Amino acid sequence: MKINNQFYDDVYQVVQLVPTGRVTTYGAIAAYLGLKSGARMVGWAMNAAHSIADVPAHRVVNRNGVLTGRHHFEPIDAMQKLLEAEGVEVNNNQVQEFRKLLWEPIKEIIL
DNA sequence: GACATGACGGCAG
DNA sequence: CCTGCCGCCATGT
Repeated sequence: MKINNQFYDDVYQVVQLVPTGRVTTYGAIAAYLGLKSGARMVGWAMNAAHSIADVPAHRVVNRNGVLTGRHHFEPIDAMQKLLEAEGVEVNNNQVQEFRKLLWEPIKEIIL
């Protein structure tokens, strides 16, 4: 039985490729993997990643630049704190200059 | 095997 | 501009 763990592996890979001080979105990763509307799966993968690898999930936010996944961190403030520690300005769970800090693998990584 | 849920995204109202 | 609903794929019950 072959399970497409490749999907998860790719997600982790992409997230780990995100440069420090930059952020990416679930949709961007999903699009990069071919799942245009599979952003949910990316989030699911992140949930698994939380216990699997050293995936910097704190660099992954939703398309609005909001730290929607902070509730899965421990403590909840960890996500924002980690981002700020990397130079990402966060205010009220919203990444400042998100558009400028956004790192889209589909655009940055050229096959 | 079916139903419900989920760290999202897009579109309609 | 803000709110709400549907769609996508996978996992858990």
